[in-house]
Amino acid sequence: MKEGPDIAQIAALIGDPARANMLTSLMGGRALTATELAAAGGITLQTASAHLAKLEAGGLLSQRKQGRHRYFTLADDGVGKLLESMMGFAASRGHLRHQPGPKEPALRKARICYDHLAGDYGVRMLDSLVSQGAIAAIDEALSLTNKGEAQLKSIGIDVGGLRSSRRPLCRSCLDWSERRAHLAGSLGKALLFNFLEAGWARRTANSRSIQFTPEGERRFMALFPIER
Amino acid sequence: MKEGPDIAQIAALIGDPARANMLTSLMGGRALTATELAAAGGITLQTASAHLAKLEAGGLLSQRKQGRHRYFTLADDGVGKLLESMMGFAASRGHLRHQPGPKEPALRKARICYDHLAGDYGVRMLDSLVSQGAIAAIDEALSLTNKGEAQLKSIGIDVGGLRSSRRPLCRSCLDWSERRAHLAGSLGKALLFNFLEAGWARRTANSRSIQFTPEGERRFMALFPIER
DNA sequence: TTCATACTTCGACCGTAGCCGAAGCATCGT
DNA sequence: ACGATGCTTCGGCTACGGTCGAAGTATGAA
Repeated sequence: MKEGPDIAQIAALIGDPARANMLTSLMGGRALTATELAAAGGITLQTASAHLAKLEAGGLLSQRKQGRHRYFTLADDGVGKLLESMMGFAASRGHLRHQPGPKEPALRKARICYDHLAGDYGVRMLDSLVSQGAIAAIDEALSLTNKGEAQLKSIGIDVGGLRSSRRPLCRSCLDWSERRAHLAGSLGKALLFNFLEAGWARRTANSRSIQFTPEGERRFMALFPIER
Repeated sequence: MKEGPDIAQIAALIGDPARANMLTSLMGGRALTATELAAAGGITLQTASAHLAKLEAGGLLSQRKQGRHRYFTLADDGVGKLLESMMGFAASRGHLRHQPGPKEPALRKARICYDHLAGDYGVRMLDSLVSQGAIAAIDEALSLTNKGEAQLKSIGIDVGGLRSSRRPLCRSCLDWSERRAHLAGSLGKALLFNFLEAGWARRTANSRSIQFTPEGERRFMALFPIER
């Protein structure tokens, strides 16, 4: 047994699916709360708490307390680099998450990304909102325009209420399947919930995929046209 | 849950201590048999067999059958790169193997590296053999000279017998504690066994460290002087 | 052929780690 | 002061993966 750095320890830390998901969701560089990370990992808050404690003890995460929230970030960019190199490696071996079953095309088309719409449809929605002038995009930062606010109110979204929450209204979120941004933030969440409540689409059990009804699909396409 | 490469899968693969030890022992680039890897991992052959199958299925290892041996190597240098970056990362967090107990200095001084002498003593031995002209070193390749062969026969080493084995006579092996090469190969093994049989030193239980007797130490130093 | 070596497969055991419900702190809003 | 929200701790359950003994297969040696 040679002496040396203990790669098994950190590898084991990353090797748990829930922890890996939490870590990758932090790769955007954005600080996330324990609750958000629990959702990202697909586990309950208690379990996430234990995982986060381990990750922090292992030097992968750092946290800062802010009010009653606990924001976690990757400890430094060395962690990001490592994760990135591991992702590259994994991709090179064809190790993709969730064995490519029949559901995969559906996932690429439309899926829930924590609490908002991702996939082909998510990307289209943001593209359309931007090209309609409803959302202004400056690099990665998104903001709702007056025109956009009026438009969204007209379809029954309580923009004022969303603004008063601590969560940012608009966020861009890069999704892996499209390599392009889609709309997150409380507005992204509200829009998805709007679709679900209106019966345009529904979640499928045990999956992140979103199934649009034919009618819902028609309406969605009409509401978010793409100029060509 | 974002889609993407499954880093958890490969991390879990590396995250088992036995597997990590086997992988790191393969980082020298040299092919090792299943039995050797089992020793490196500190586990029985059956267990190692299962681990090796998993590592191969995961694309980390490749094997080639040769007679009744099965030689394993890292699948490609991408694996080596990944392991190296993980080791660098682990070291940067201070994750060292085997919590630095009282045995650590002894390990640095003299220890067994699978079947030959490593540590301070191992490095000294090779340095001395080279400076005496007993072993010729061309880069990493080592070969026994005629002078060296005679010298070793005189202390009771059956060089002819060693030559007939399939295993290379001389190998250099880089050890972590010294960052310098020591002598491995069947000759390295034979020398260590010679020391043990002569009572110059003995293995300690449950450790890789080698304890020299005062007499053994004196003889060792005389046999392998260092010019200054 | 027969024996020895190298390795795999099978089967069973067991410990650890992940998981969640419930309860406990802590902080904020009112 | 009170309840709501965010998070941690505790306790107990469970399952998965690592482990080895024993037996089976393959290859080489005598």
